[in-house]
Amino acid sequence: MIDQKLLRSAPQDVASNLERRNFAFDAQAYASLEELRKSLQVDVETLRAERNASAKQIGKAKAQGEDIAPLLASVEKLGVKLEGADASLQKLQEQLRELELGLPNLLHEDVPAGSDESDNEEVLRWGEPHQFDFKPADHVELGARLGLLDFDSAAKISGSRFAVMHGPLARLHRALIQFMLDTHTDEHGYQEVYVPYIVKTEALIGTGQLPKFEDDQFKTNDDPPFYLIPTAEVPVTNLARERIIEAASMPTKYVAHTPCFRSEAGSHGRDTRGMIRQHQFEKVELVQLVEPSASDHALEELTGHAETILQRLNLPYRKVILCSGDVGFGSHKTYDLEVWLPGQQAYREISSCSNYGDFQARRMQARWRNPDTGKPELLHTLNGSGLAAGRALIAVMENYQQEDGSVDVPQVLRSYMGGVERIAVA
RNA sequence: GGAGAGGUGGCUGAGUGGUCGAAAGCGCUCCCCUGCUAAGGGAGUAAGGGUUAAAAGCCCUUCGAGGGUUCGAAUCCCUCCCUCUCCGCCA
Repeated sequence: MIDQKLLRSAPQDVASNLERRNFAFDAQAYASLEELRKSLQVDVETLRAERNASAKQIGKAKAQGEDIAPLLASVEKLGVKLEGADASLQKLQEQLRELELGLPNLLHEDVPAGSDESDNEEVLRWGEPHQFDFKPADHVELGARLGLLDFDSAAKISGSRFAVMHGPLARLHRALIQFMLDTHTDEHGYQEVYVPYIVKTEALIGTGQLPKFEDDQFKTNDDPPFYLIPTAEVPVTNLARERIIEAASMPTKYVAHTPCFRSEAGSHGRDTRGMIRQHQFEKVELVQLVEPSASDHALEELTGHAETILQRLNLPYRKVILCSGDVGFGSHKTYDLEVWLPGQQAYREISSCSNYGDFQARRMQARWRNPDTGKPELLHTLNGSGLAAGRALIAVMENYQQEDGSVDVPQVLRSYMGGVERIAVA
């Protein structure tokens, strides 16, 4: 959510910032709603103050044994008037809140202008795409040749966009996750957390997936409904919900491994082949809760932590800064890490690292106590994949493939693989 | 799933219809005292919102959530959620 004070005091500034996203914020309409809200609220509060005062008076009179009948008569109509005014105020406030929940975050000044992903700007490239002296296969073919990646069974059990992994491939997948968790906890100072995979509406509103992206979520039939998490960002960031974190425990850095569930509505026909885009995948997620002045730097640091994983795996990647037309709804600034996939001869997203500023914090009332003011203030939230495990597995398979279809195990994963150095075709 | 007890400020915990946003304690902040340390004394200390250029002040809201009764609800009634204890069941 955007600061209401800013929306009121500088609606034009907000509008022009959001225009960079191609989002049209009707400042005029907002201002007139706001004005209505203000006068209604003053009315309601005046009525309430009146009521409170007379209630107090009645109490006093009664205590002194006086006749309260005339006093009662004088407040008779107050209740009805208040009820009516309050009802319209509440309706209006709901309307305003809905509008505010639908506004995307303001963009950081660093975010380059652009309309879609083709306008994202490359920040750096790391590593050289390996030159194969044969035509590199993609992970689907490699998985088939190994006999360890099975989409047919998955389709029978669950439908499209699911996969079954067998034996050493399943273990390699797990090894990647273990390696990432260990690196982030042992070397990067993150605290590992285990969190629920099913959450309620409020949690998703807090991180910004709701109300706008309902269609992307898997939802249960319960009343009220539950949702399967689309990313660990949701339960982990919500750890700060309605809390005031002491300055001494800032920054708070969490890492969690969870499955992620996405219904991928609207993406029909995109990446239908293979394991790139699934309804269910594993991810190691980094989340930081920081004081506002530290969030710019924290984004660089967090992105670096994700990059470390790619570097240790010796996977060529590039880092791009998302342009104004491609940044996510709630993000203030985002870097994507794209890993080189020889099977596609392309860089593909494997991590997305974002600074949300106070956008999520405001939605979930996540605060810290500023030692300078002694007051609770909104903190800043960041998150990033470190990394998406399914895609990391694809990247390892394709980059470490041999001509005979076997796949070498990256050096850093061998200890997690019981010393296995190569997954060979049976 | 059954029975019972609870949900109050950063924390512990009192409060059963009015002067209660709420005793007391802990914690925290500031001051005093003590040549260090330990201890002691005093004052302050919830959040959100409105009004304001801003502040002060004033006002509104909030005692798990939502409804209801009442001139007036932390307190009475209803529904729901959550926590704890015991039993059952289960991984």
